[in-house]
Formats: sequence, C-alpha cells, structure tokens
Amino acid sequence: MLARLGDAGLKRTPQRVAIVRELAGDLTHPTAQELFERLRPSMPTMSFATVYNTLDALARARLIAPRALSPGATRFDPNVRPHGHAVCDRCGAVADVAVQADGEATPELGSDLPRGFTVHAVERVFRGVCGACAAVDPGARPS
Amino acid sequence: MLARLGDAGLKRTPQRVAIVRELAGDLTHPTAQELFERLRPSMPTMSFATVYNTLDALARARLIAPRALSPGATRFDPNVRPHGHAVCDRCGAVADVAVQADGEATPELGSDLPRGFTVHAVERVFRGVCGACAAVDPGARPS
DNA sequence: TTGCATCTAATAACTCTTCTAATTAGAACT
DNA sequence: AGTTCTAATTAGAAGAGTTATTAGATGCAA
Repeated sequence: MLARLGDAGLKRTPQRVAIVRELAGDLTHPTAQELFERLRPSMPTMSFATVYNTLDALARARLIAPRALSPGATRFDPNVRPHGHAVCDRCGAVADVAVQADGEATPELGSDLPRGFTVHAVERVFRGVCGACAAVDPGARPS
Repeated sequence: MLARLGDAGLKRTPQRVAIVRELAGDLTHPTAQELFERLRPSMPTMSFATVYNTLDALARARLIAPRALSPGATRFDPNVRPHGHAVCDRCGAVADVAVQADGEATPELGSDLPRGFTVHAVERVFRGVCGACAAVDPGARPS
C-alpha cells in the first residue's frame, strides 16, 4: 500500500507513512481523531489538519474509503474491495462482513433505481447489537 | 402519522405537526437544516433546537428513521419500512429504492457476522451518479 | 544544489449538533 | 372553564467534527 503512494503521485512523507501504517493493519475503521491520538506519541508535531489532508489524499487515490456508517465522525476503511459492515447500535463498533455477490453486478436485487442512475458501488450495512454490548445489558432497547 | 404522535406519548404541538407534515410527503430525505429553513416562513419563532428535539423524539418513537448515507448532515426518512437508497456521489441526492428480501431474514448473504452480533436491520446503499449530474458532465470522475 | 511544486503546521472559520436555563404551552384533572 | 403538572419551546452558547487559509518547510527533479 505504501508502494502505491508513489503511483498516485503522492510524496512519501513521514506523516503519510505513519498514517498508512496505522490504518493498514486496523480492522476497527478508526476516525480521524482516533488516528491523530494514536499517532501523536510517535509524531508529536503532526497537525490535525495533516491527518485530514492525508486521509483525503488517500481517498482520492482510492487507497482507502471513507465510510459514513453512523452520524458523527467519518470512519476510514483500508479495505476498498466490496464488502459489508456490521455496526453496533450501542457502542458504534464496526466490523467487516464478507458479502458474496455484492459487487456492481447485483442491481437486479434493488430493481427500480431512478431513471438515469448509474451504480458504481453497492454497500450493505448490518445494524444490530454486538456480543459485548448484549452481554452488558441484554434487555436494553434496540437503540 | 400524526395520529401516532399521541400513541407515542408525544404532545401534539404546532411545531411537531409542521415538521411531521413537511417530512411526511418529502421523498428527498431532508436534513434538519433544510426542514428548518422550509418551515421558518410559516413558523418564524421556531428554534433550531426544536427541529432537532422533534426529529429525535420522532426517531425514538420509530416514526421516522435518521440516515447517515454520506458524511455531513444526517438525513431523515419518513419511511421506516425496509428499503434501499440510491445516493448520488456528485450532488448528494437521495432516492428510495425498493429492495426485495432486504428484511432481517437475509443475513445468509452476509454470512460471517461477528460472533454474538444480533442483526436488527439491513440497509443497502447504491452509490453512483444520478441522471441529472451525468447529463451535466458525463466525463467527470466518479467522485 | 537550485528551483519549484508540494506538503506541513498552526490557526481560524465553518458546519452540524447538543446542551442549558428560563419561559411557555399541552393535557389532565378538578 | 380554571388549575396544575409536566413536557416542550426558545434563544443562545458551547461542543464536536471538518475544511480553509497562510506562511514556512520539505521532497524531488534538473
């Protein structure tokens, strides 16, 4: 993934390397804030704006994908291949979900798209309660 | 829908009636800001907080559904039945999409959910470019 | 190494949403 | 109808999240 930085015309700066590294091995889809806080110890001078700039640059280069899975902070996903997400309504945790046949080849399922609408990607989100939250309070309202 | 206000233990105030009316016949999934601006002429004294309070109350009562379809403002959907959404990557327009078998009965498709995760709802989002935007600039980048 | 374009840091500004305190207004109960 | 209780509204400020601006530093190619 670092290699593709250059391919996209992006310079390989220490800040970008750190952000890419932190994101690449992270399955929790961190927010910009979370990335910033995790990287601050090792890069104390890094600015908050740099995190956003870098994430924006990576997203434009299609190396990561921003996800609006719930209101509030945008989450960033190092996996740009088609897949679904399980989102906990209580704690907001996000987990990847393998979804077969979720590519652009399945608009038959959602037939009546608006006239002239061209589909580029199909996302699927499973909303519910994760095991940890259910264990804490099994009887709570769904949300 | 107005009738269900009382069932939910919510008082029938003029502000709530206006918001419910504006939302009920609107297929564009307006944001809180949009609702506020549309209602201001007829209810000049209404506060911004009231819009949020009311939308939150309606959402808790399951009369509307908040949707995080793209980064930025939350959109509110008067249709709480299971259905999908077509979202234009350029202009942000949202349209409803009928989706068969999109209820809670289809987690087989997205099999490997996290252990202990209970699904309450499945959402499907079709991302792409709407006809109007494609007409304006057919050659532009997908996003 | 020099020059230029890009990138970063710092900060301000902006958008969206929530909170607080005081007032007002529904709904229920005489 | 009048009273009371509680919830809802208002206005403003505050908070979170994001984007824009600008000056200065840095990487990269010639």
